Amino acid sequence: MGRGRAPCCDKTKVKRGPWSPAEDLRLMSFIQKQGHSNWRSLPKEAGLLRCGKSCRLRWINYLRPDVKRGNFTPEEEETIIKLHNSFGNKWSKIASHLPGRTDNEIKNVWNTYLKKRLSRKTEASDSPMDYSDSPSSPSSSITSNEDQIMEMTDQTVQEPNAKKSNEKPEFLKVMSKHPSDEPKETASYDSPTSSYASNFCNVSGAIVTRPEERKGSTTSDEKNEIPFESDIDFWNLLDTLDPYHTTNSEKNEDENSNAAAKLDDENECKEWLRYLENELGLTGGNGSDNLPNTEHTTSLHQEINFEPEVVYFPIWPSSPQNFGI
DNA sequence: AACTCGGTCAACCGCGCGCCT
DNA sequence: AAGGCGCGCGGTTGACCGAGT
Repeated sequence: MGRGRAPCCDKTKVKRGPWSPAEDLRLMSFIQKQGHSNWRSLPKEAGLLRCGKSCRLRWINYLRPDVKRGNFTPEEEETIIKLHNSFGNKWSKIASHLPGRTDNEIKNVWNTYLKKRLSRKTEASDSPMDYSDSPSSPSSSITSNEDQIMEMTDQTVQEPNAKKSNEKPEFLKVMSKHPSDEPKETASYDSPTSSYASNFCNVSGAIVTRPEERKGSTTSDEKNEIPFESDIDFWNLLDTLDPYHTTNSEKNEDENSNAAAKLDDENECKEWLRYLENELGLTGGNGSDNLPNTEHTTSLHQEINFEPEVVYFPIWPSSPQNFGI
């Protein structure tokens, strides 16, 4: 009877898997400006080839400004244990009692070690609370001065994916990289695992600290200024960023700006795009069978006017390491 | 140095609830 | 009233990484 709503996203035409830097930026930018009243329509409006569900998950679990990254403190762990006693596997309910923590994160922590720790504890019930294998206790110790300082510092957020990223994020440079800029680094984008995102996605302006919590030590150079601006102009700027031009401008800044070189680069970019269009059959000829969404993406491209690299590189062609992350 | 194994965690999948038509 | 869909939630998967051999 009821006509119901329009069908959900066509799953054959949406990208799946790890999010690229460009996608993250686009999603963040869009939500900062437009909010997320409708997840289903959001991907299209934002120019993302993603399912709305995927966008929602990405935002809630990772990109949200208030999401608290990093290790759980012993206090938080205690809270989780108590709440789990009360609510069971109601992760969202537990998460609501832990500001900044997501249900997914809590679920992971519970399944990966809290559960084990508890079972061990019940086996040896006479032993005191043991945090020796807690993620919040790198190298089996939570008493490191730096760690304690970090846990006590509101403006400091610990980065759980430290093992996947070693350098200071340069989130604007992420957008600026062009495939042709790094021809030698064409390795598949095999390990995004969002480490780049976690490096810049605590957009509250806090300093993200990467404590190398499990193995390494924490050093001051691992603190990263997050280039976040709450000013909507910043997000407008992001939206208008042409990565290629950004590359050029940055490059030119670094190299004391050479107009001729810039022109060359732009031409190179255009050539690159033309090459890709030809390769992918996007230029007039028959579309590639391997690209079922070609028609969709091109029309979408025209419709919402989003940058071609997002279409051509739904998976960013360079690995996060290539961005100096 | 090469390989295996286990831990971690982001992302996907599927289901249920409640709203919409 | 009934069917369809969006959203949120919990369970599961698979890739990555470091430690151990």
